Amino acid sequence: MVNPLIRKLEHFARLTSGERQALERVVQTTRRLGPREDVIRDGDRPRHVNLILEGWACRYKQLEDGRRQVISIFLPGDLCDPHVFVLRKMDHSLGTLTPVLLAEIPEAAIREISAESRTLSEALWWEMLVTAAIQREWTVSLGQRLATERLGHLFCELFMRLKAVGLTSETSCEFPITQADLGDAMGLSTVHINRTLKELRAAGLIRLRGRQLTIPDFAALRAASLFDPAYLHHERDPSILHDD
Amino acid sequence: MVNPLIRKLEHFARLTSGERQALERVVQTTRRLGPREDVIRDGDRPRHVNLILEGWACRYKQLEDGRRQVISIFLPGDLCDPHVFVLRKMDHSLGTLTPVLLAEIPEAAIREISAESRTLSEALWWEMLVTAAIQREWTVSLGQRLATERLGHLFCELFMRLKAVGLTSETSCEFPITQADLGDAMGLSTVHINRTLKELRAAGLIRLRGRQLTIPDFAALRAASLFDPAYLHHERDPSILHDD
DNA sequence: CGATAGGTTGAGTCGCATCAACCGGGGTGG
DNA sequence: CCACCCCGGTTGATGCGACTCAACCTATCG
Repeated sequence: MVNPLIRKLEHFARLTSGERQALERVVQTTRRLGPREDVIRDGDRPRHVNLILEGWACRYKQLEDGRRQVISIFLPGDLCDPHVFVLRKMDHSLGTLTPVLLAEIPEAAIREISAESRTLSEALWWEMLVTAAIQREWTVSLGQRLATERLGHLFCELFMRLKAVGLTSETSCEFPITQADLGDAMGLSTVHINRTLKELRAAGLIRLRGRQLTIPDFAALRAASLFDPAYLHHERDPSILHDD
Repeated sequence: MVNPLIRKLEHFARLTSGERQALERVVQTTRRLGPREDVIRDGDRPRHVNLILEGWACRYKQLEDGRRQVISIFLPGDLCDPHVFVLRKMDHSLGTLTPVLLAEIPEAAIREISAESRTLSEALWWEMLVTAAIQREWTVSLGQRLATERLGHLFCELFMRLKAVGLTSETSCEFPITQADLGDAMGLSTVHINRTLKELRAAGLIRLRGRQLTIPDFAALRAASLFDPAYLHHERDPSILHDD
């Protein structure tokens, strides 16, 4: 298994084999979790940087009265907060959505690879800034987009992020999360997620059965969802933006 | 005028006078803008880090069809993206909400102060991570909170952030933005902002007249809005959390 | 003093929530 | 092997929160 972080970072920078090896080396301790488990909880002191190797995870926050918001979704290759150590306590939780394999990277290892190579240091910056950009785009979705646009936009985003780590076929990808989790992420009720999916299916924009998502016409979904991939900053390899 | 960034960072770290001077020195070029002007536009190449010295600004994103989302609000002492240079193009715009005085800090100056002092380097990290935490909290607001809670939460947040840079009195602060901008930030229509404000006023939770906000009973507003200030990570000086 | 930006209010509508019932499949235990 | 359960998905009925449209009010400023 190739470390998916490497695949992702190569969309930003051309890496030397030494740099690739350095990235391989950060994967020392790994940890396997089942679905719906917490990686770290709100209030805990962060101990290491988590790198998702397999499966889907998320940040989430639970309000006192039980309402739950999924704040971001992590896919293979995603680094959870390369610099959390500066903060004493987590202000949100990290949990799995599916079974997950993750690498626990010590603070020192992150510092080392940034010190070793300027390219890697910049690549880690890029990763962080893209994460922030994604968070901003979610803000836009929750604030402005209707349910159909919101879901369509999410499908576009996740498909492209999965494509960047080689986890898509021509028009399909795994889509292993429940409608309830989708609802918590999009600020919509499960029932409404279900009806919205029905609508997107009826419009021929997606197929979604079991754990498989198909986007037969990416350009159409993109147009319907006002999706503009610029915020993903695949600047070295913009070809990934076009699915032709 | 004391650089408000210094005031803010002192809530995270104890700074030496040398470190304070280093932060003073980054303010070389300044720029004055009127209200409703763009600092930098979506698609532009970022040229420097912007530090707000006076006034309120925001990030925003405009959809093709005109819908506008204010993604975050910048107050005096806020640094806009200390490391944008890694990205080639802005994926959103920065605009003023009121007249603004800002400092344009060159990339090199940021690098220098981080290199000079480990404390400052960590303090800048802290600033970045808190910005990200605020963004996540907005995601929660937009996804889960009702209009009254959403607005109440925003008032709590802004009041505390202003307090951290000395821009509040006992129970009041300047609140110079329009209901239309509030609406764009909270994902609500202007009309509904207006009615929600009326409701908060009627409940005695806020007073808002002209450009002055008063929160007579912070604890009450905090409870009504499910506001938990942990995400602001005022870890060195938690006293700021209590308004008694 | 008129123009204009921002704020306020009412009436009608719509998107999405809630509640509730039901379906289907995979896993488990008798 | 079948009965049952439970989780996730699906559908209908009804209600509420927020939107839209539209009018009007108020303060500020040239």
